[in-house]
Amino acid sequence: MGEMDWRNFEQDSLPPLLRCAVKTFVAHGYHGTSTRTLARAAGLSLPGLYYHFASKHAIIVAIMDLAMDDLWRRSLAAHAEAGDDVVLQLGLHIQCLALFHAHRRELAFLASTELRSLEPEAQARSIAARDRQEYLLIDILRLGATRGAFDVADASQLARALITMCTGISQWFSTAGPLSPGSIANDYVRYAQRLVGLV
Amino acid sequence: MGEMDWRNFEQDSLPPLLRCAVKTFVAHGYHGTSTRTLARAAGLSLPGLYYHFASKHAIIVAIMDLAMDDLWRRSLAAHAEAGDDVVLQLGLHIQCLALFHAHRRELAFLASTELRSLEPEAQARSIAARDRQEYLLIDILRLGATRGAFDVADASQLARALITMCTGISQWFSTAGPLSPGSIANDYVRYAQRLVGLV
Amino acid sequence: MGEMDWRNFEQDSLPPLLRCAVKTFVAHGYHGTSTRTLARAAGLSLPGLYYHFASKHAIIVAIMDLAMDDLWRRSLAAHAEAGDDVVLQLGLHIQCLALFHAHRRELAFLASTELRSLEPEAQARSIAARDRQEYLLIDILRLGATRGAFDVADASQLARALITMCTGISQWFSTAGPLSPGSIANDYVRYAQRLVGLV
Amino acid sequence: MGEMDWRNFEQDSLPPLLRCAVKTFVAHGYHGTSTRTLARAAGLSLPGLYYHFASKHAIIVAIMDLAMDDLWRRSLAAHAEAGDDVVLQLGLHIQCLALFHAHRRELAFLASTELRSLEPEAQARSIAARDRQEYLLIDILRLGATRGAFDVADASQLARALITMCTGISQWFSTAGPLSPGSIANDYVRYAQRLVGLV
DNA sequence: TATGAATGAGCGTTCATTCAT
DNA sequence: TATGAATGAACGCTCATTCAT
Repeated sequence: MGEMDWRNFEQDSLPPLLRCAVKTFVAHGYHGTSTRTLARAAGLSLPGLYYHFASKHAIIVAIMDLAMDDLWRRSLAAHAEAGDDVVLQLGLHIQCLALFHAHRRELAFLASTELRSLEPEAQARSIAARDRQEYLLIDILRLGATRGAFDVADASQLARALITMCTGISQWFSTAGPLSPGSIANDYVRYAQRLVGLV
Repeated sequence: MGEMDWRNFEQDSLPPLLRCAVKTFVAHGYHGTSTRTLARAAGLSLPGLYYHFASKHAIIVAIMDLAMDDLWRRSLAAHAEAGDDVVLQLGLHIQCLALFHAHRRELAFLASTELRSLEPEAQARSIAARDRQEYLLIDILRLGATRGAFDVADASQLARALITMCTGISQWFSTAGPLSPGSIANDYVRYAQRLVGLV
Repeated sequence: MGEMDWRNFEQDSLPPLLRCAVKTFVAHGYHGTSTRTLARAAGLSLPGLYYHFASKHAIIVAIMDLAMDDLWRRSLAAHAEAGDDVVLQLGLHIQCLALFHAHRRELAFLASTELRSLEPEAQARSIAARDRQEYLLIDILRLGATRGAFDVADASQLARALITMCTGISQWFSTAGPLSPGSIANDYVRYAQRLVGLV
Repeated sequence: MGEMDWRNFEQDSLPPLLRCAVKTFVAHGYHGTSTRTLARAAGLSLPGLYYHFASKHAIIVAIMDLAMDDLWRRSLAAHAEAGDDVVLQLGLHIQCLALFHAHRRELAFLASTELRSLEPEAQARSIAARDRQEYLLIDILRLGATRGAFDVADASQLARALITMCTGISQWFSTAGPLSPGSIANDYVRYAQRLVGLV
């Protein structure tokens, strides 16, 4: 895990059934998608779907878990690469968030959108994962403030602003558009640096 | 309209049925909410609901239209108050967005969340309203850049970042929390100023 | 309740929907009957069925409760009529059981057949009602033995034999057959008297 | 066949798959048991089940046929042992029925419970077997009445009472209880003798 | 023999909506 | 205005069964 290439999004690790489900859930939402629609999208019969997953809910849970886990592992790898330099920590963290939301647009969109559709246990797990992500950024902001590198009054408020900003990418990014994930990530890193008073 | 007090959120103009509907849609989503649930939440019988609205869809449409219209009128009023000062234009615009997303938390949340649940015609209308909002901010950013007041490379990208940042408020703001809408708005104005290179 | 006419089976107190359900459940069993079949038998659409009952299970529960309650109230009335004469107590009790299983053939059949199809709570209630019935007879047998009127070694074993004997009526009785409920009941009373050593 | 030891229930002739099926059918009924449940109970995969039996229905049919055949052969052997003594004929017949319903509790329970779950052809066969059993007892009762040994008015009614009485054993008998099959059978023989006016 | 993977049909239930009153 | 009663269509899911391997 330590040697993970967190900037590499070439192979999509999702099994094909889940990839179809992601597309369909993004288009119509969890409650707006029927199991028949999911099955058709995956080229399966309805019972075929249930052979692979115990329930509709199990499908969205698998998606959420994979999404949160993927982002978390990339974030840790980025953090490790940054070493002790807090400015670099912030830069790589935002770069990681932005790349993830651009490259894994649909997955990231679901992860932030369908939290409320989960049943209690899975919801608690996903919320914990989301909070874990948030605290990673808050810690960076606080460290930078402590060291005098950042001008940050309320770290948790700013963290939320930064995170929603990046989340937004998954709402409008299109591979057909003029911007590449890399250039977007660079821009967002600069945004973040301005927000903490650098630059 | 020109003399509207865009900072005043005292009276909630929503009729009680719609207010109940907003709460329920926020909790479970449009497709996750049944008409029975809506009727029960509003203290009505099912046919009673249909006396007031032609369909479930008509309810979410009314909500979306009211939300977009309220924000739009406040935005115009803020813009008028700012006059020709582009820094003030940006400040009041962001203040207006932030106040709206804090004071009209649930309404704003629905407006950004349930776009995909609308039928084509209503969806087109809401998307147009969303874009209109976005262009208002883009124009401000471009004007500031033209005048040399702002350091903005890609105005539309930054506008989206600013807007999603503010949208985020509606996801985590709570009246029970330590922050008032006013102080949040002030903070977000400062964020915006930093993002355009002021401060 | 004390003045109930326990020999009178003229009016069937079941609402029409339940009467249809009884017939269908008798023919195919609870698990062998679909809600669509029930609805069709009752001349309703499927949601129409669910307007009156919360679930398929609620229907069988209503039937079981009505059956057990009806038999119990008749049994108490018969017991009251018998006064302190233990021979009469036995006679009227068996007469009551036999009349019930002949006149309420299908209802009685379900009550003894579908116990295992009930969910735990309802099952416990029905089992308690069945046991209550059984203990009423056991007490009569024990009283008769104590007073030297009956020659009974194992009262609870004999009670079960008597009860299953009567239960059997609901399996073969037909109003088209040559025997009337009244004559059957008389015969079964004589069976019971022989079994306790009278006659 | 004539030298069969009809009192011996030591070895259960059922193949293991059928024995598991009997247990499951008794617990949940034929329609309440899925083929998946059957396969799991037998430690087989679903296609493994279908290797041994052509269908779910074929399983219950095999069970019913074995049950009816076993009881029939024992009844004939008991009858042969009794010779021409009609009192002994009745005694051994009832002993045979009681022993069977206690020793083959579950099998006997299914035979009387799941008749309605069979498809027409198999159902007709099982009903014929049941009637054949019944006529054997009716004939004994009539013979006893003709010879003046029994005081029986309606032989077929009494036969049904006796048979359901014995059938009841399979509903409440437990090997963990205080009574042995043998003592139960003795008691039921005495019941029968009383019912025909002996003793 | 044995099983992973699949399916058409049907399950119990709920959906948004309507209508007679 | 208001509602008890109803419905066609669809929901999530499971049924008994099959087939390629």
